[in-house]
This record gives sequence, structure tokens and C-alpha cells, in this order.
Amino acid sequence: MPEGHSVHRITRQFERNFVGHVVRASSPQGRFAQGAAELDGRRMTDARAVGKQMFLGFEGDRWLRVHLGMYGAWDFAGDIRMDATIASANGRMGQTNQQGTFLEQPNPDAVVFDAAGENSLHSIGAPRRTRLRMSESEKEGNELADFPPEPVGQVRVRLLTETVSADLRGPTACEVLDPAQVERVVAKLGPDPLIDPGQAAEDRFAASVLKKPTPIGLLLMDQNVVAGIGNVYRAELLFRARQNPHTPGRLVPEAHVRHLWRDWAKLLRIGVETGQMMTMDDLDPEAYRAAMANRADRHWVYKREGLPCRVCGTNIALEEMGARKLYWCPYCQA
DNA sequence: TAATTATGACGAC
DNA sequence: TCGTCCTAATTAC
Repeated sequence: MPEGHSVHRITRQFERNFVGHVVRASSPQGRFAQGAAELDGRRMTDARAVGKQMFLGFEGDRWLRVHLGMYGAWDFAGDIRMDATIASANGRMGQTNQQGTFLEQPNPDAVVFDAAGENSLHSIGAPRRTRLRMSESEKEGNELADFPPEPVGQVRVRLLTETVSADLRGPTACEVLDPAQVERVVAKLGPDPLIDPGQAAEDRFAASVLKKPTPIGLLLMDQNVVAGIGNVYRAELLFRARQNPHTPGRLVPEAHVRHLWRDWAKLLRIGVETGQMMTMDDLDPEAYRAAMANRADRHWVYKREGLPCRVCGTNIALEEMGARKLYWCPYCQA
């Protein structure tokens, strides 16, 4: 899935293109007809992300809660106001094929960001008529002939303003809530570094980890302990900390625990700015370009099982942990 | 055309 | 620990 960084980026797109506008809501697929009817015609007032969950606020104390799950995605189309960091270093969506799916093509206009995620060639502000698929990463689509476009595939919800449409497909959660219900969901989640930047959040995370017998590799994936980390960031954070994934939380040195929190905050910010799960540090410009272009060059251990560790040469191991694939270096993370 | 895979999360045992 | 749900893209045959 889209880990925490993507959800924050999608929320930005809603802030930029939907908040303040009256929204038409529908369910082309039909499975969310009732919820859509409840939202239809209301003005969107707010867009929030906490961990992997997004909450869109509407007039009349209605909130749409969306969780993309493993493969959910939002497709935006129309005259889209682009954030400077969006739709640039990413692939371009190609022509739509018979089934209505997007065929990826190389993007000749790809822009490479510097390490700070700056220097985009795209201006902020000016809307651009295009398509943009936002999931774990973003792909820009082929030119848009009609607006709004014909819904393609299983579109659970379509949100529509005068100029932009947003189609949701494949979510694991999509429901209308009242404010108290939103509060309940958020209260259950662990801290998100972008929502809770203070020391208190770090302390809360540390306290939570340090009292549990559960392996740290599972705790990082537990959204009640820390919000927004998924399988890629889990593996990479543990490697960067040279931390054995099996160590029970309460036996992990407190310095490591606090390092994990600060490193997560750092990687999350990089992810939000670049749109990529860029988890390698201190790359020279050449290596950085390669890493941005190729996901295979972007990680220390994720999806590198059987390949030599970039630090020590030991073969990267793969095992199941928490019903997910865990990649780690048995030597560096001994 | 079918099988496989995916960056989740939940509930039943 | 297992099964289940959500969907699309890719790979295998």
C-alpha cells in the first residue's frame, strides 16, 4: 500500500483542489451509493491525513474516511492544481487500453529533485489539464479529451468539482462518519510525526515500544504504536538502525527506539516531498538519480533477498513476519 | 486466459 | 495462524 507519505500527499491534492468547493459525489460502481448520496452537494471543508488514513471533512459534520489498503488508488483528472512536488519525478501514465487500465510508459519529461526535494520545474499555482493516479507513487496520464472523463473500472466514489474529478478505487475502507467517530478512530492510532512533531510523540512511541514483549519488527507495523509505517519503511528503518527485527520491544536499547522515531520522521518528510520511498542516505548526485529512477537502487534491503548487503556483502535474508515479507541483513542487524 | 503479486487490516479460531 | 476483503498490473502458460 501507499504508506504514510502517499496519504499525506493525496491529502495535499485534496486541500489544493477540493477544499472550499461544493462537491458532487457519486458511486459509479454502486457499492457506495448511500454514502455518496449523503455527501453529494456539500462543500468540502477539510482534508486530514493521520498515518495511512485520510479524512475529508464536509459541511454538516460529515467526514469521509478512506483507507487505501494494499492497492487502493485515487485518480485525479481535469484542470489540476499541482503541488510543486507532485507528478514530476514519477512515471507517466500511458494510453488507456481496452480494459481501461493505464499502460506505463517512460516519462521523457521526468524531473529529478535534489536531495531536499526542491528544484521542481513545475510551477505551483497554474492548473494543468491532465490525469494523475495517486497511490504508493504517482503516474501522470495521457491527455484528457473530455471532462469529466468516463469512469473506468471499479470506481467506488467519484468526487467532482467544476474543474477536477477524483475517482477512488480498491479502498479497504470508505465510509461516512460523524466527528465523534472520526475522533475515536484517530485516538486509537499511534503518533504520526507529521501530525505530532513534538517531543511528546517521541516519548509516547518510546514508552509504548519499551514495555512490550513483541518483536520490534512487528511493533513498527502496528498502527496503534506508530502510524503510517508499512512493509517497506519497516525493513528500511530497521536496517538503518542496524536493529535486529526479532528483538522484543522492551529489550531494544532506548537510544535505538528514539533513533527509529526520528528516522521515521525524517524518511516520512522525504517521502512526502519527493513522492518516493527514498531510504538511502548521502548518495552522490549520480547514485541519487539512479535511485530516483529505479526502485531497485532505492533501498538497503527491501526486495533484495539473496543479493549482497550494500554494507557488508552478506546475502539479504527474507522471512515472514506479521504475515508480511521481512527483508533484513543477518550480519549488520545481528 | 489464468495465476501471481502487492507498499493492509480485520475477524474467527 | 489462517482466511477474507478490496482491484489492477504483470507474468506465466
